[in-house]
Amino acid sequence: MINLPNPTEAELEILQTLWQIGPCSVKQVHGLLQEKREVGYTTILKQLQIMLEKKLVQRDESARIHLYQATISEQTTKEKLVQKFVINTFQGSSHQLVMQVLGNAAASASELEEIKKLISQLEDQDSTHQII
Amino acid sequence: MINLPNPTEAELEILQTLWQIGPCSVKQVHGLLQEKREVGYTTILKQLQIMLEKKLVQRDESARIHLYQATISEQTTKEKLVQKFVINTFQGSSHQLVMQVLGNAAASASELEEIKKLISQLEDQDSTHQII
DNA sequence: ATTGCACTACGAAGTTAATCGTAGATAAAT
DNA sequence: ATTTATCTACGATTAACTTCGTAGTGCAAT
Repeated sequence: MINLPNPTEAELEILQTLWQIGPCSVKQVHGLLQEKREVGYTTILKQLQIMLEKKLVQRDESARIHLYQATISEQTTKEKLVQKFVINTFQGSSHQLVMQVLGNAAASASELEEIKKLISQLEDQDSTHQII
Repeated sequence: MINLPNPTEAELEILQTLWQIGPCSVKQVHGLLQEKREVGYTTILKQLQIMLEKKLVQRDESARIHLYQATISEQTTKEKLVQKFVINTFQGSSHQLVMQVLGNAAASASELEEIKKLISQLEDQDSTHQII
């Protein structure tokens, strides 16, 4: 419930794998990340220990091989990161961000469909509930 | 043409004001930022000097009061920052980012209209030009 | 000419992040 | 029982960022 710090870049990379595969050992995390880039085993270990201090993860120490898992949810973590990014880069205008991304990254027809559907849903909501 | 480093957070804050008001003195930048948060004059000066080394800005030294201006465009800078953010946070899926932002930040009806219009334009483009 | 003000240059300190090496401990294998 | 392999703990290093103080320089005002 208390507010944990946002994860750093390296921490986020680790969290992504924890979210993906659930509770796992240092070795497993290292194995997956190693596929993407060269990184030392103890680097990951140390990061996980730091993340433990920050309470970004918790671990099961009952066995010799400790098992780590994320304590923060993927959804809310990304929401916070997006929020911060929008403030820094677009002075808080998430609308600007969306326009930028859509105009820039070529999206597939099905993706555009999906977005349109979401917009329709949003428009159908009671307008008194709209904030901005 | 060569590739300059992405601006840091503090640097981006300064760039935003340079983009906004064009070539200006340290004093002007400091004045505007001061309205948002407490920050020392020499802090801004030093940052601008560092940004000059990095070639993120250039300056006119003809007068005693140096005038700074951004060397990188607002548009392409933000594009790069978004790209990096999408890779870090959404593993490259800008579509996911858009869905997140739309689902989260309440957008006004007119904003949703604008986005829908953009999507229509995108859909009307020759489909052979679509990348993803 | 002297004093004072405004601006620039530069160094330095404090933080945080990221990385890895070494040492110690435990279990497994011989 | 030794040796070997596997994990964890921890310190140390390096680099980047951010911030600001002090000193110096030159213009302006008296």
